[in-house]
Amino acid sequence: MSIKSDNRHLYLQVIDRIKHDIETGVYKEKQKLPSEFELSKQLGVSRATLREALRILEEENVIIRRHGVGTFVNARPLFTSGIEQLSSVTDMIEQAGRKPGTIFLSSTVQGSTEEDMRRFQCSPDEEILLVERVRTADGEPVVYCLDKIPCKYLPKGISYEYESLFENLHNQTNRDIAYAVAHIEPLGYHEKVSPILQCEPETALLVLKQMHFDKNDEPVLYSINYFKSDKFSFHVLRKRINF
Amino acid sequence: MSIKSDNRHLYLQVIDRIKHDIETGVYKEKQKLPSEFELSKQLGVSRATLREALRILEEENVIIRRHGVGTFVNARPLFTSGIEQLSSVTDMIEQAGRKPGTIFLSSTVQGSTEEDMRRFQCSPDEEILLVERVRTADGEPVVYCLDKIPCKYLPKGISYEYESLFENLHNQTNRDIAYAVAHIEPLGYHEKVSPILQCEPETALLVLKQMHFDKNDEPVLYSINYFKSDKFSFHVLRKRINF
DNA sequence: TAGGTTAAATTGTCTAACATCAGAGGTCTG
DNA sequence: CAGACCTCTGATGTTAGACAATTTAACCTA
Repeated sequence: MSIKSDNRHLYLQVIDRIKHDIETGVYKEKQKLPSEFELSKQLGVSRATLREALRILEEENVIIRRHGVGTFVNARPLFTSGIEQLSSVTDMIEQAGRKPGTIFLSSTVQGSTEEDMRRFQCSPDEEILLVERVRTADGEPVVYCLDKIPCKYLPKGISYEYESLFENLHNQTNRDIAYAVAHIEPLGYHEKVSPILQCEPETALLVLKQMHFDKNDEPVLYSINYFKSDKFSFHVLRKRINF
Repeated sequence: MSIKSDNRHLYLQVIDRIKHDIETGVYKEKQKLPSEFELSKQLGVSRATLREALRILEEENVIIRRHGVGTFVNARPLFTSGIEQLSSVTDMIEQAGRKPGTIFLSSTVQGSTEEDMRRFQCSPDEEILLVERVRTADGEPVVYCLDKIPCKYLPKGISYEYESLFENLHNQTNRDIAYAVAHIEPLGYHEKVSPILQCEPETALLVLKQMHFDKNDEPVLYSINYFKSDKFSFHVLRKRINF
């Protein structure tokens, strides 16, 4: 394989390998995979291990398994980059092929409000940093960002002007953001934000209020993002649970 | 177990059983589950089957497994009913503890537009049924619905006035909706819809444009739903992929 | 031709064993 | 007594092989 650390569990490596083979066209859409017995021989793992990998790939809708028939590559190619995949605003702008920029508005340190205490599960004397920025794409303002983060998570002398808060946290502290719970709200007009983003009167805003957690489920960052609806498009894959 | 059809695969039943036991408090947060050997004996399945179930529960972030240590219930309580879980508008209203109703506005049969042909992958002479309804909660209008569905998927004499289109499709045809791709858009004011939903001027709308598919990835239903933003709250769990 | 039967292929499930890892506790040594 | 090291134990990870259930297609028969 590659130089990659393969000290990870075997079934994870198998998952990556099969995904890779699908992406590179070894197995094509709707095509039948080799039988489990055959495939386990090819990959040099036991059938049980292969099955654990296949189960997860099925759960992720990458493949479909049919009892007595076989395992097939699922169609559904590029539904990625949906909203269920968390990425920083910086990444979103870059993925759209545009150059991200930041207009720094303000940063203040406050005591924690009652809401903050609930959100971050902290004491009343915990200090919270509040950063206010406008994100731009090729110089054009597209997102208004309000970020709240407890000071204890930040080293002293951190530079808030730097583009990505996600990268900041990754580089300057050891807290990687693992997931977030996002609340989605529409907003017709906001007295302060709409003019900042230079919105036409008929352009609505999509507001994402997000609580970010690290891999230990500790709340790290709360953010409110106002997206110009004509500059961003959000979608999500919704799965049915019952029947 | 219950009266439920247990002709489904064993590992799926095990998943449901464990989820149920977590919800009902048999296993509590952060608590250690019995060992795989023990648990497989309790449930009356083999360890291999149990492991397939546990793998998926781990993938779904319900449990955490640590080699050489054990399996633990994850914190993360009730993040369900997020938007990534597809349910009909009827279900959403019911889950809010209110009584769903329908105001039937119109239904027309049209030829397929170019857009329809692309969406449903059908020929130009395919006829499309267009249904226009207002959904109510305890009599109050909350969602404006526009549904497009190819006539070939519908038996003759189907009753569109009946509450849930999802259930209609399930009962009167054999096409169960399995998933949908939803595009999310904010809307400040809509000339036609806002008055129908009796929106205050400052109340924005959240628009969900959704393509629904059955389990064979066949496009079945296209719908545009306008939600009154003060009556509905949407959220989604966003996971980080890289790092 | 129509319908039933059989056989082959494939996924689903089970059993038993060994490998690997992490933690607990004891032992040795400075 | 403290700290490093060892060993034992219980847990998950992995393997091998077998049988069960299901689907499909080929075959046979009336």
